[in-house]
Amino acid sequence: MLGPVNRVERKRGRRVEQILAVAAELFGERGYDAVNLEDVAERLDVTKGSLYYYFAGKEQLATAAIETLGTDWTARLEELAATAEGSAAQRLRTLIRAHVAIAVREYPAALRLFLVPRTWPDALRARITEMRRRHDQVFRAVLVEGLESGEFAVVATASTLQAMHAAMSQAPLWCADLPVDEQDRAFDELADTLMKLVSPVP
Amino acid sequence: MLGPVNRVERKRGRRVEQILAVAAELFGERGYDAVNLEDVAERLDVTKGSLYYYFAGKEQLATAAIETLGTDWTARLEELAATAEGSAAQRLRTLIRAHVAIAVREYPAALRLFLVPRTWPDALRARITEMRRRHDQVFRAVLVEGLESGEFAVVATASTLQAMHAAMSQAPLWCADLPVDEQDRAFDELADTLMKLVSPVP
Amino acid sequence: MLGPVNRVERKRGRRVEQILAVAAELFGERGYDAVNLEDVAERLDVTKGSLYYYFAGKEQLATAAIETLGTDWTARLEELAATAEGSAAQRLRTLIRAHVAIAVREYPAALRLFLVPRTWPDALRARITEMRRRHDQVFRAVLVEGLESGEFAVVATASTLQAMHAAMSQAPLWCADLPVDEQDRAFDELADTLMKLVSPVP
Amino acid sequence: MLGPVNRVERKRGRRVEQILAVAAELFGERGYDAVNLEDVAERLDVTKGSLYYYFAGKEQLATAAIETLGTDWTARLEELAATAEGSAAQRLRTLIRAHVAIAVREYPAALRLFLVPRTWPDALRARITEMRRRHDQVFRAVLVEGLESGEFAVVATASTLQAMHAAMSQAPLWCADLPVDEQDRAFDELADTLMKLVSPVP
DNA sequence: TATGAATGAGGGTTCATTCAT
DNA sequence: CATGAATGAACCCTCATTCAT
Repeated sequence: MLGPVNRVERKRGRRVEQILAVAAELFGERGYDAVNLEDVAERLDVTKGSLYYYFAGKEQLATAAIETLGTDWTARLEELAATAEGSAAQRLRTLIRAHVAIAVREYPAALRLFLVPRTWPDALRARITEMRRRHDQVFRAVLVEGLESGEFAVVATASTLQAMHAAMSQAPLWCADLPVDEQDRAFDELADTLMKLVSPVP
Repeated sequence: MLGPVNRVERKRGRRVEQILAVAAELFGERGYDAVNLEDVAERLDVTKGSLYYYFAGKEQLATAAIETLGTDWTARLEELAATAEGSAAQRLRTLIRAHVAIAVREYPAALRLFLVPRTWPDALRARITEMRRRHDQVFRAVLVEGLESGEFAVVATASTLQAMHAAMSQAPLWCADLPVDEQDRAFDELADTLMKLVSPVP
Repeated sequence: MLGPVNRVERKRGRRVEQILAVAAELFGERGYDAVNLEDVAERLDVTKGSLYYYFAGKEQLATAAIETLGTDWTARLEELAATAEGSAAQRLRTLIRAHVAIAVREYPAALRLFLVPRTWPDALRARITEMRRRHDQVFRAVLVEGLESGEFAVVATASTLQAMHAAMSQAPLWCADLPVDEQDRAFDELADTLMKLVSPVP
Repeated sequence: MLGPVNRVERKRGRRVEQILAVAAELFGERGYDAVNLEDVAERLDVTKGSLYYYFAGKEQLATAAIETLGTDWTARLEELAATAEGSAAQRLRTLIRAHVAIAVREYPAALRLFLVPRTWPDALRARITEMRRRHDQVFRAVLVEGLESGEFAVVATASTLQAMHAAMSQAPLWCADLPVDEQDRAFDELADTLMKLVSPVP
């Protein structure tokens, strides 16, 4: 997988990235139906028609945008999981905080994504599900580790992960309008709260 | 507040209910934008225009549908909270199970409602928020009671309720396609898992 | 032309008159297109469908309404022309005043009628034109009489009548919102002004 | 206020003008309600939707069309008033003839405009009233001048101007279908007739 | 590459009309 | 006689998509 070979392709690549960034933001914010290409184009100071030079249609644009968003997000979580140190509990907490922070600050968008609503076109649903699965995987690994070492205790792995994810995904709803420092406190609080889900009971 | 007084009004009332049932289902399933009146009408074996005999427009139809759904749901939770017996823990667990069961079995719709997305028209957002607030109130009351009696321990009331609600709301995503008996098991599991959020730590 | 023969027919006749009165008012006020049968029905405390018991459709209702209005108006002008006394000038002035007063106070409606717009359905246009023709006839008779007696002098009969009619028809635009006594003064003024059109020049 | 700066803008400007011309004609002819965008589009050999590329909606299209029509018309009358020579009577007559000619030949449309009916949307009514006011102003100026110089005598300025305007506005009704040379004669006749309104009486 | 222009399908809404009761 | 209910055509408007330049 070689990168762009010449100046022209590099330029095109940069343009595509700009478009995807804008698209990711809008699709995340409003959901697939509520976004119109006119808006996407306007934010890029381009005309609607120009988008078709880079993407075959609205669906493809949305797919690519979410792919980008998802890949970045996943990569950061995986990186974090790989590099974080300390006990399983410490690492799980780190992951939760990071995930929430990304969700609230960078992709408030994501709210709609993790709901996998029937509103998204089929092609997109698959990608969204896949992204969700990979995120889940990161958390699951740490959870299992903590369970095996006896550090954690859960009722059931599945429902625990689901509850965690649900709470993290919806965080933008509660925190979006808070000032930054209060957001930080809210993240901590939520992380501590969710850690109870895995705490060994007396 | 008197009910319908004669046969004609009762009949109209029934029709309105039929329409609202269909509308609630569709709006809940797909969200406001993705629903078109054609579909609503078709499910009722009627033409689009006929809906305007009962409702002033799409927004009013959606508002009424959600209002109905919300009122019923809220009433049942409040009734349950008022009549349930046992310790705070037992009652909280009962509420959780009931809420999830309603969400999954009767209003899978509701998924989108509790997200309060910017996609809903303003008038609707207000109603949805209000409904959400009332649900929250039911759970909060039991939670506070358990805390005061020392039965529960939480990191923070707010984040605990948020996490609970998030998990319950998203339950339809995981359980919708399960056979009934497995659903029941899933509900139990989720309830047990969420109870950990309030469990006193050693 | 016999009247209604029994109680039933008389009752029907009265109902028809009520409907026509309301319809004439509305059609006159708003024009054919802007009137909807719902409004007509509502003012009569009836449902839309009921109108169809008395009239075959919107067009027929409008036609009858205008017919009624026109017949009444014409009759009064003709009556006035027949009974008024004095010189041709005095009688012309009386007609003008009466016509304007009726237009402003009873059929502000008529504004749109005398414009014979292409907006009215064909069948209606014919009636409107006919009504206009009969009104014109009343004025023309007096005008010709005054001309023959040497009392009047005009550039041309046709344009004089046209200008008169135009001014009289539009009077509701200027006078509609005036208090009654000022309206009377305005009528006098307009009549005097229009009389100049036939005044013998020095 | 600079004009279009480049070829593209000029082209767009021309297209807009074409559309406005067609729109002005139709709106004038039929009134706001009776015009549908389908018709406007069809006359331009375009589809309905295309109009929205140039105008935000029906109302805006109508507004622009009337604005254009009114501005042009007003400008010509004002120009004529400024440049015409001779006595007040000669100039008034010139204005009358010109106004009628424009009304009949170029904007038979205008019939409905000068009626300012309640049918027009509010935004449009304001523009129409304003246009009417400016036209009136042109005539009033010459009238007042003639009155001050003793050349004219009127019963009242207001009703005289109203009658004049009414007659001129309705001229298209009588003349529209005449051959050109007869139209010219009709204009002369009407002008002469209306001049009697200001003639000094013996 | 990018744009301006145009398209056509679809959605919300209105309303005259019909009809069983 | 009158009503409630339903219909279907027509209208305004939006928007993804196409395409010549």
